[in-house]
Amino acid sequence: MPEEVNTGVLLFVAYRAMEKRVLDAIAEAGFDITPAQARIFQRIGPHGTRLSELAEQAQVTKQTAGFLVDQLERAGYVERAPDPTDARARLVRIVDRGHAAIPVAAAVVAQVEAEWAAHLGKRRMSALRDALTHLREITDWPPAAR
Amino acid sequence: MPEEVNTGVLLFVAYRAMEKRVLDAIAEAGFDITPAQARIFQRIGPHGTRLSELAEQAQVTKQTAGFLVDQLERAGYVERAPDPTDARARLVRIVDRGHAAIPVAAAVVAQVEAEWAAHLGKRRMSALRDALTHLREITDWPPAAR
DNA sequence: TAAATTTAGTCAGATACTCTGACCGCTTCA
DNA sequence: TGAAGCGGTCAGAGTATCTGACTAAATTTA
Repeated sequence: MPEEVNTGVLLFVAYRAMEKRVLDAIAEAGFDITPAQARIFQRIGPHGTRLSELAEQAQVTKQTAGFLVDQLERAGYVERAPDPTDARARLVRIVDRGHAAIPVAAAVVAQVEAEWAAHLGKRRMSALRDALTHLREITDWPPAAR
Repeated sequence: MPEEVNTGVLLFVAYRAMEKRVLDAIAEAGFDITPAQARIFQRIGPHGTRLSELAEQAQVTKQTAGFLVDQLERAGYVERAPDPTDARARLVRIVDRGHAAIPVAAAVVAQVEAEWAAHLGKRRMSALRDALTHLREITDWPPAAR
């Protein structure tokens, strides 16, 4: 009988495994970042990202994103800077302590991806990424949905 | 430049897309189930499942699982029954209203999976499921980790 | 170009979710 | 049979999330 497991569950298991590994490593390294904060932080681009964009990508409301950015700001990981192109907007940017956390996270992500590739084999690992990447075309949020 | 997106993010986007579709459909059909409740509910087996097992699979503590089961129970979706094989344990079982919700969820899961398969092509879709299924061997929780 | 609409973000308040620690009763095993 | 382990609950605290209402800036429209 063919495995009857819902694809959602499969995605959940893999996602949580990755998240747990990264969060554990970050905590290990002495950064006090919660899961929800991390989901926001991780989406801040190199030149700063607007709050609403962070909210959209992390799939939470602007209010929630704002709440989490407040905490990241108080803890010294990010700052809010005016957006030169739009006076209503502000850019959330990573600062010193935030920059320090990035290599830790990047290293463990690379490590986990390597373990997965080792387990699945390169072919299947790249098939996984390929499928997920193409899936974004239909699953990534319609920018207007919120 | 090859896409530089973290596999975790890819998994997250797909997972949330599926979850949102299912939750929306369930709400549409008049069931007041929250996301957290759904993550527990979905893992209850046909003959009932123990609380600790639900907690483990949903990756929350027993207390959290108990809290959510309380709500599902009060709302008439599940019941707690004694486990005949172990007097300490109790089986969480789906009852009437819970049974009514299942076809709704199953239908939308099938629908979404069909859409994904249509977008990716059968080959890539099955490669996706194949990779994720194999990944469980290393990502599924070590039963002792909690 | 003034008015109407949309967009970015915040404030306030209410819920919902999750955790840690402590505990009780049943089971297992030396 | 006594000690350790397991399944579950209680209590309490903190975290995350939402809806609704609002301000101000930008954009569209008449």
